[in-house]
Amino acid sequence: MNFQEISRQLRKNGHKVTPQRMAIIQTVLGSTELLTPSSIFEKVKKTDPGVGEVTVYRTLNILESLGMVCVVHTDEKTHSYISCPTEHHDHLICSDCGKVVNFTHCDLGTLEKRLTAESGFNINDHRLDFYGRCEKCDRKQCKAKTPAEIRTHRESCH
Amino acid sequence: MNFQEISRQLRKNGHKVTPQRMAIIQTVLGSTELLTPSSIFEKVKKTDPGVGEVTVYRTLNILESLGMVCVVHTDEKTHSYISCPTEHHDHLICSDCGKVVNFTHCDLGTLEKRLTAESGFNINDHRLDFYGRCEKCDRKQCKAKTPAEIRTHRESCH
DNA sequence: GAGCTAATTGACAATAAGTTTCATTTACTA
DNA sequence: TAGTAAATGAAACTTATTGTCAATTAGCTC
Ligand SMILES: [Zn+2]
Ligand SMILES: [Zn+2]
Ligand SMILES: [Zn+2]
Ligand SMILES: [Zn+2]
Repeated sequence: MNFQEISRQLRKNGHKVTPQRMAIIQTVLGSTELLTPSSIFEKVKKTDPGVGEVTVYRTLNILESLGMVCVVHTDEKTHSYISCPTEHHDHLICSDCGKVVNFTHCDLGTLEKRLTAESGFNINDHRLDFYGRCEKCDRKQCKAKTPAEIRTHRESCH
Repeated sequence: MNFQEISRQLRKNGHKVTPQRMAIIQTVLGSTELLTPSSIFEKVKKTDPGVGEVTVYRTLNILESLGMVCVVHTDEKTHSYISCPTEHHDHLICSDCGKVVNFTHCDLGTLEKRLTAESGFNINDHRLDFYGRCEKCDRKQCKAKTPAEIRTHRESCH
């Protein structure tokens, strides 16, 4: 998604196009990694020092309401966000570097039917996250364990 | 799981068996609903007023480390917990009343192989949550929308 | 292009979940 | 029935996120 399209999406939904907002959005949508509000703030600060952290939170809420990012739950105490397609999709998440691959054909129809029959639930949605190592990290056999080690590894990875 | 087995599990893992701990554990393991630390605290307080909220947090951490509960991520800002089997399982969650059904045969082998081939990921785990209405709530066609309405509905439901 | 207006911004304060600290109590062991 | 390490509750603390508000600004109207 380019500058033009994003601007159009924002205006269509009653949001103004501000430089702070665009800086944050370009950073988030241009990344394939899991991002936290504070990591987004740090990234954006490098090129646009005038952007406040609160604006990051506010912009993430807009992106979420437009279905352009989704929240991924990790073991961390903060929310993580990832750029994603607006249609139904699920995730493959690299537990080493935080890379996320969105995939769109989960084919859970058979399972869903079975569970409906067994449980009586009227199912209308699901969330499926796979965890593992991306190709790059799997080759490296990274041994990072502590948060600090993981941070260093991620920086060396991207 | 009864009192005896729980006590044995605790001692086996180096934890003491205290009345506060047992009160909390019986409440959590005896429920099929999603519970938050604070809802557990409220429930336990009725029968055992001497139990502190911090002990609820500490006990939940123990139960999690023993694989007897798992964390379910909801839209709420607090963690929710549900009693669960120690082997691999996934969840069916009722978005009306918070009831959770654990199921143990997800059969994601084929999908996992396909994704491994397509993405190069070395997958080692996953999390699958289905959302919908349980049989009871589906019949009731509950219209609760606000947090307060949902709370009232849940109380009437159990 | 100038002016209008409501949305947006950043600084700061406020909130709330969860954790840490610590003096006191208690469960297990021998 | 000691002895000892673990557990407890109260209170202080930390940290992510939200609310408030005066100043600024985007986008519309002329
Ligand atoms: Zn990776
Ligand atoms: Zn899916
Ligand atoms: Zn229900
Ligand atoms: Zn599964």
